[in-house]
Amino acid sequence: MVSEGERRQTTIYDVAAAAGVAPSTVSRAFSRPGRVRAETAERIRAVAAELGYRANPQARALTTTRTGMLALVLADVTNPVFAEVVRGAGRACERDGYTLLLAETEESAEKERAMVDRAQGSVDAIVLTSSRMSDAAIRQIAKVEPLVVLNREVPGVPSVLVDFEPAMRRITEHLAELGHRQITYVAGPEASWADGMRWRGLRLATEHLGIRLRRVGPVAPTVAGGQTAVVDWDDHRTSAVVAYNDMVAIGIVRRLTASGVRVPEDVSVVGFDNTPVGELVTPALTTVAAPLRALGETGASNAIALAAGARSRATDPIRLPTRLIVRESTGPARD
Amino acid sequence: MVSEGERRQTTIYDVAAAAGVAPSTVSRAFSRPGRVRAETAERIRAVAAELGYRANPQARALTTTRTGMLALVLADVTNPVFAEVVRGAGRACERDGYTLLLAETEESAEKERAMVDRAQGSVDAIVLTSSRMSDAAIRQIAKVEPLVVLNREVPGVPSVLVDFEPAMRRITEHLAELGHRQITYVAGPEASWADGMRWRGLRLATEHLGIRLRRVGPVAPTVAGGQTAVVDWDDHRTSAVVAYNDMVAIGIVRRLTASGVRVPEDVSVVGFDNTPVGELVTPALTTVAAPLRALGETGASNAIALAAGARSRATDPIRLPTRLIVRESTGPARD
DNA sequence: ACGGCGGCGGCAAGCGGTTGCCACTTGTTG
DNA sequence: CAACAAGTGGCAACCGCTTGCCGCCGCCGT
Repeated sequence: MVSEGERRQTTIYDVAAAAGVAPSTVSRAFSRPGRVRAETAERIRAVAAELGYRANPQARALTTTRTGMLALVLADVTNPVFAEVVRGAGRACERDGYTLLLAETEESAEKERAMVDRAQGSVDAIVLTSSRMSDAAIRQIAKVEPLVVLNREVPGVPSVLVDFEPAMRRITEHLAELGHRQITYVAGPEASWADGMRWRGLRLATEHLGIRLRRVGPVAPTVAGGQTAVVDWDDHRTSAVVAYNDMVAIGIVRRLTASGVRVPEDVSVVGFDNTPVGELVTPALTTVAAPLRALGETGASNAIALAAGARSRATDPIRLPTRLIVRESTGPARD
Repeated sequence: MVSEGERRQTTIYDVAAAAGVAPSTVSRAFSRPGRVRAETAERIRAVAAELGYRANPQARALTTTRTGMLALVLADVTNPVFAEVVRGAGRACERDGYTLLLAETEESAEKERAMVDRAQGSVDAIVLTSSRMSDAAIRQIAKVEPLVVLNREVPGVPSVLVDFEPAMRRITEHLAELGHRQITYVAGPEASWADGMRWRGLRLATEHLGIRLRRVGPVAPTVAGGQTAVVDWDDHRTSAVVAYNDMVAIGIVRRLTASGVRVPEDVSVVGFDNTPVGELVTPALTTVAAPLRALGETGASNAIALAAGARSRATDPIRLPTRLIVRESTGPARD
């Protein structure tokens, strides 16, 4: 029964008047259960429903300083890896009655700053994914606002990250079992924390197993990037290559295949991230699955907990386990 | 120079005191350029900057009833199609200084309702992508809040959509040119407005060109769905099949290939959406590219315009053009 | 009978901005 | 020189909700 135009939202005052109580009582009926006699509360609820009352979030936030919103900032939703993280964060938010605010930085540190800045006042907590900002900047934000970083380690700031070391070890073992004695790592963007961790993990593992490791790159984390990685392949071939991620791996495979090198007969290629494409491509990619959804989810819910007052600051990072997925792009080394 | 703990945010009152003016002047210095003498404004700005003043969005919203936020609700960010839309909407928001609020419904109409409900009070406008709600429900929301729907036509509600008809015509012509005289359409989810449009467009085009059209499905809009679509292929084979989307097309190709049917030599397959995978798969998919980014962008900016007072309600839907991308999954019909 | 207490509801003061209106200065005009 | 308009700044009343505090009432203990 809405009449035309500009209808003012109904407020607690309207409800109060209609129910014959004070506004404060209406407020309490909703936000302070038990503080009001059950029957009164019931009556108020009924009247409110009848009038279509809906609390004004801004007004509430003004006094409580809590908005019930969580900001997730990341580089690119279009990247399946991040999309998965968004999904996880969304779930956590829904569970806790929070609203998700999404900020895409498109890889720019300044944009990231700007978005965080903007969000700051509007949200109860912030989750930074693969941040491009400096440790100092991040720490600065963390002291003003509940903050958790994903896939990044900033001392003193809560973080949750994919546990790369065992992942790289598993890859190395897998390759070693197949008889490979040297591996090429094709690096991703230098600014990438993940790249650093993967390289490090790989170095540790190969050292331990006595495998020779070579590094090329950095290349763009894309198919095109992967293709550029193997231009001078003949001069430095190894029987196995580990790529920064699936896209790069696919690029490598294509390039190799195009120049007559067969995968996995001639060289084995392993990706990272378990992107959906990895399964669809020929040969299907051996890769490692990271719990991206869980990353987003625990990140968000920790942030929310922080906002709710959990003062568990100086904790160690939470590390999420990975899983090696062996498909067709890896095979026995041809001696 | 931040001291420990619970520091209260600095407000216009603090700035006013420090600058020796009234709070209202501070307010105007920021939100009403020209209303205050230039030098005064400058001084206020300086003081504000010094004190690290940041307007409280909630307080502002309380009086202005404008939050500067836009809600984008969609089923699944994990779907590249939607991810692209998000990206577009994000761009539009950034351009206009808006903040993006993202709601994932995971295909559930109830969740969609709930999220819209929640968002309602917090945003200036809403963009619904491939909504699962009834026309009536959507219209209801539209009369309370600026709303635009994407890929959906609801009379009286502003909408922007991919122009399917020419797209399907292009597909049909392409196939006809290759000598195909019958086409199978593998349908997507029944609830999908897009599916209806694609089928309709295909019917029109095939009729016009005198091509026989058959329909199978519906199937899930996934690779698995596509695989189930061709179980009884031998009984009803056509030389060409048009799939609901790229995923389904890939499923079809795999199934066909697995049972010894070659693509495109024996049958041509065309997808829809120009998902990134389409290019990576073998054979690379012929498909149609929809301007998804633009869809999100114009949707969002129209919604923002609406919020800003544009009363261009009863307009016709905006239709965005598509582009046929011919790759390797289509070829001459073998007579 | 009286003081105390717990349960319930109302009063009113904010929260941090915005804005209509008024007042004071200057500059302009007849 | 008076009247007036434009340019600036301040006052104070909100916006809608929360919350500390007070008051009223009925009940209990002694």
